[in-house]
Amino acid sequence: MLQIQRLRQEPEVIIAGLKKRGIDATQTVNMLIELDGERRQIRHSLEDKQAQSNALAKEIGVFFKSGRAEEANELKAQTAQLKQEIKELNEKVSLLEQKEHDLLISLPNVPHHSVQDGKDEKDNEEVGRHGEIPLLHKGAKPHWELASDYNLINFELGVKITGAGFPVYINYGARLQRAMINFFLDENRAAGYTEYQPPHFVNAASGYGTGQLPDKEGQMYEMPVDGLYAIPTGEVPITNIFRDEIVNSKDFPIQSTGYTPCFRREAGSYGKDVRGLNRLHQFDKVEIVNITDPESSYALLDEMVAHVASLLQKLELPYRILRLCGGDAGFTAALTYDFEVYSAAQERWLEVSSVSNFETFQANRLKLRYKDADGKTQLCHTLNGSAMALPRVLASLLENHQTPEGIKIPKALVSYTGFDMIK
RNA sequence: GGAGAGAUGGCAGAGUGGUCGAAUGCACUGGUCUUGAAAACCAGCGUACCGCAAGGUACCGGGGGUUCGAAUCCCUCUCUCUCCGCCA
Repeated sequence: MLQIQRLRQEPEVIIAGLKKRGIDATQTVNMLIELDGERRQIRHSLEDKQAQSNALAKEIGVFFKSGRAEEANELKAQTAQLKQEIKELNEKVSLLEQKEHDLLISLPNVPHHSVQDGKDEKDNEEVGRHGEIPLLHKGAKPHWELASDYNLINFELGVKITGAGFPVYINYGARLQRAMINFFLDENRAAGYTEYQPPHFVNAASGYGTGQLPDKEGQMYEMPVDGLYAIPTGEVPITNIFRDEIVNSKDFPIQSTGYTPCFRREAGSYGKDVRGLNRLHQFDKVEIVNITDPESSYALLDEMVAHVASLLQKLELPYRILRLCGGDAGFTAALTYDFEVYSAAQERWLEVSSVSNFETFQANRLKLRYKDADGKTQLCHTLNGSAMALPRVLASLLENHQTPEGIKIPKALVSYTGFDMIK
């Protein structure tokens, strides 16, 4: 959520920024500023009346104590009118606050200045590329065929147990998956991250804190009996660890990582996008979350990008880095870099990581703050990224490393898998 | 699932109708003392909004009510803990 103070101070910057997302926010911003002014004015007179009422109550108390009941009763008569006025003003203020909040929450984050204008993924900028696209042998197969040939993943079994998009990993497939989770967690830990095992269900307050609620509840599996949601990403529980906290700036950057399964309804997906491991309802992901101050958040974003890049290099996978354009960036992000690995047999790029700086957008909802050098309480900057999402890494690993003899395991993983070849 | 207890500042914990935004202790920050540290002592120390400031307003789990006045009384919701049952 954007800060209303910022809207007041630099509305034109916000309007110009949101234009990059293809949104004309002029009307909303103007309405917000107007609502805010009105609210503050009414609030002022409300507080004025409250001050009067408090003063009267105090006087009455003094009179009663000193036994001057008559004088006290005289003052009492004066309070009725005030009380009524306070009640009315209070209702007005609440109404305005509600309207203001609803409107404010509808605005997405303002893109960073480096973000380009653009409509969708076709307008994203490639800012980096690494690794050779492998020339596969004749008869090379997409991962879903490999998964079946080597009995690594059984999609039909998942359909039987649960439904489409809930695969069952078997034997080498299951072990490879487990190895990758450990590999990613260890790499993140070595880079300074503290490891967490958070809950996989969250309450509504947490969903709101990271921005999934109120708009994106359609994306999450819901358990209405208990008021809980299955997490769509580890970002939700891990970031919410710090909700309503005033953290110590000495601890910056606060680096957290955790492995969680992720659950997404993915309503409306179809076709080749959902083939095999490309898009699932349940998948595994290791997430990294960072909290820091506004001064260092973009340097930290660069570090996160470098870290994720190093993971893909160790897995010997060709990848490219995209800076998302305004129209393709997520609602809460100011700047997002996507990592895509090349999936050689499908001959397409698959998104495996998304690294974002949310600036104060999440922190404002989370009430996540720190004290600056002057002792003033300020909103933190939050950042997060996948390091990494497993299924597509697995898909590209199977496709890129397949040989006529079997599938080779990258060196960095062998100590985790305990095998160097799937035959 | 059944029965009971409770929810107060970073934490612990007082406070049952009026000068309580809230005692006290711990933690934290600054200072004195010390070669340095510890201890001791002194001072400061919640959050948000409005205001140049003085200051004002709100907040004692959430919502509502009684009252001139509510952390304190009433209603309601949520959550936590203890005991019993079940159980990895």
